[in-house]
Amino acid sequence: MILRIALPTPLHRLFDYQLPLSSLSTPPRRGCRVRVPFGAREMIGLIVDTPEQSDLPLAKLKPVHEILDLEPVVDPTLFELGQWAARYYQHPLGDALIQLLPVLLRQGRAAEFAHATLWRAIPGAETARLSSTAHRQRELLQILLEHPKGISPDAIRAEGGHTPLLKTLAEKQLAEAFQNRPADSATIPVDQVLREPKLTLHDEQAAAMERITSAQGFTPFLLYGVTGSGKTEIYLQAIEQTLNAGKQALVLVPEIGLTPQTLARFRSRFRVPVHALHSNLTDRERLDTWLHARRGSARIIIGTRSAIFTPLQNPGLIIVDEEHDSSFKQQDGFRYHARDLAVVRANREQIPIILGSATPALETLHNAHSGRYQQLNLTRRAGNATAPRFELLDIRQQPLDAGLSDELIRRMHQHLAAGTQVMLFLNRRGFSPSLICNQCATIVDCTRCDAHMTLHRTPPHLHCHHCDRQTPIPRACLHCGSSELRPLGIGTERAEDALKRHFPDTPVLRVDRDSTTRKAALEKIMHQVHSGEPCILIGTQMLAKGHHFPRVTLVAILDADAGLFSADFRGMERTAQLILQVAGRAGRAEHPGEVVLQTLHAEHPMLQTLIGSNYLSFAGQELRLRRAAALPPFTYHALLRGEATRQGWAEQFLRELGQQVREQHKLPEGVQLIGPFPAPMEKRGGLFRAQLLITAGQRSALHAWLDALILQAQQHPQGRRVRWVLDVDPIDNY
DNA sequence: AGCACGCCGACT
DNA sequence: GTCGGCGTGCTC
Repeated sequence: MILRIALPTPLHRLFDYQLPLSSLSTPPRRGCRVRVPFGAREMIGLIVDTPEQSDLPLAKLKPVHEILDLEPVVDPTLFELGQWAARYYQHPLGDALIQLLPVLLRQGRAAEFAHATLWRAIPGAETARLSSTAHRQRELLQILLEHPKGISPDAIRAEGGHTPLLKTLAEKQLAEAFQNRPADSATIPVDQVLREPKLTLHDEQAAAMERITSAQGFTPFLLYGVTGSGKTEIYLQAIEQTLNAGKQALVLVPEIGLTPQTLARFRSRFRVPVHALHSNLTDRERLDTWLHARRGSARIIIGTRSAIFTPLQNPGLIIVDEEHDSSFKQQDGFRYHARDLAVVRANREQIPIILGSATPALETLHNAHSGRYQQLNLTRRAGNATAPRFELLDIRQQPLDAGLSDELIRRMHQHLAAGTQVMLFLNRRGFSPSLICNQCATIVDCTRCDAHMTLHRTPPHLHCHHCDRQTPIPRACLHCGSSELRPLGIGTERAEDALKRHFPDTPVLRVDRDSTTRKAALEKIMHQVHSGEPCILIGTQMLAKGHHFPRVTLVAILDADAGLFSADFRGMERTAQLILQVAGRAGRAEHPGEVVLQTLHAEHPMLQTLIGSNYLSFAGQELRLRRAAALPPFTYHALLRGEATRQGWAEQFLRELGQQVREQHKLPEGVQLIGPFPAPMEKRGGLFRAQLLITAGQRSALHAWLDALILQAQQHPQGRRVRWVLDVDPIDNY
């Protein structure tokens, strides 16, 4: 018998193996893993097919070492999704399929739960025997009482229980541990799904909810909801319906959107297990969640990009929160977009999907305009909250101290004096983005990138944010020997310094990747913010997402112009999204908020539209420009990226490739090759990069032709010296 | 991508 | 005399 196997290699083909019939107990099925010899090593692969014949003579086929699964680890729906994605993103099938699996399964471990220690209440235990002040112990015991067959520490955490107290309960003879495998699918009666009552919907929410409720089968929704309009409540009530129907909900969130606050909100609403898939989990925890999801005992799964490949026993709903967020696109290797795959998956599963955002991607809006998605609008803030007041602060000819204008400082004093908090946004970490020689004006550059080194003060060093290279601060200019080196430009550290000078009596809290490397650090900062005392927050993007700051009444963007004149056609869209995300942090409760944008271009039409109207007006304008310029979402892009150790190699490789493929395959109508050009930052991490842009008016024409391009690239003799990758629907050209 | 095989420089 | 540099060939 012949098995056709997908293996995790960069090769765009499958490999045939022999399976001695005598060794066969059950028929091998597509989606089961095998262990096979491959060249000089052994690999784990997936069965794709059992063909009658191979293209190779039988004698050339090696025997399979072992079949690892009786049941497929990639179920038919996911297998087809993987196949579709591999083809769409032009990625080798084996490498794409293996990425659908948790790491432990890629390594060949059994698709089984660990023999787990479970906890249960000792018969007769009741919460009344605990002191009424021991809230956490009571909560914990309550959870144990709800699971008479036992519950794992992981699952206890998933329900919000504080596991370290299990020992305390054991000492009090109220709880005990025992060895077991996880209980079978937890069935929670429909009327007990809610742990706390749902909120009353305002009229816009009710209208949106009605549309979602009446959805049958595959129905994609764009939920456009301004900040504070109650998108999350819609998610929760849609999930409630899914749970009531006995089904599972999959929620995708951006990488930094999965905060303890978000999880707590889901867990306090629902009694069912809520499983989170985030970057801090161990491989074992990921596998256990994967198994629970596959078996149906995980009812709500919240995860980042890769969670789109979670197997679901009984899928009922997919939600993509902050759907415009670029972290849904994988930026290396298998360059898939989880939001787009989520729509494909919902279609295959025949279930509804909600894409939610206050600043939808133009692609998504375009799909709504063309009728592919149903658009639901939440344009008013829920409760008493009022929309923040925007103001452009013209800083032309204004003296700035570390990026702060006098007028901004004056307003900060006002807000702080009123007892509220202030948040400043500056999307540049470090002390200053460059270090310049006062004598000859030479700037210290990274030796491996076309970029300046960023000066950091704590600890003092130079750091390249593009390749991570770190060096000591030079004492003299490398060019002229002068010792007069001074920082040029403002980063968050420098702004923090200035703020401490101007506001010596107010806590200044910096939030960026450097100040929050330790996980506890961010939580500590958030704790202080939530105490409600006046304080100043200064930070990067991290501040813009996920967290709620009810006591912040003034939000200022120190450099609103940063993304205004970007070479990338998406620069304007991203800037608008960032500004609104940041602005959305202000005054989410009853305090009215004020948003100040410091700018040198106060008359810029985009800024004017954004503050004078709303995101949809801006997006409408931007879409008209895109249409006129034949840019996405009105055309389709693919980018062939190449990188090599010598300047010019990648560009030459791409040029030859383009010529060859043009000669041998006629370009379909509407398909254009543009370039190759050096990448916007040609040298990065010691590699010289170039790119060839392929544009098309139709997807079908583009894809057929990309096949030919890949084939040609593989055969090209330079293909070894130049590392290349095809990026379909690229979201940056960086 | 890995990994082996294969021919030319500075070293225990 | 060898260890090892990375060019190039192959993986059912």
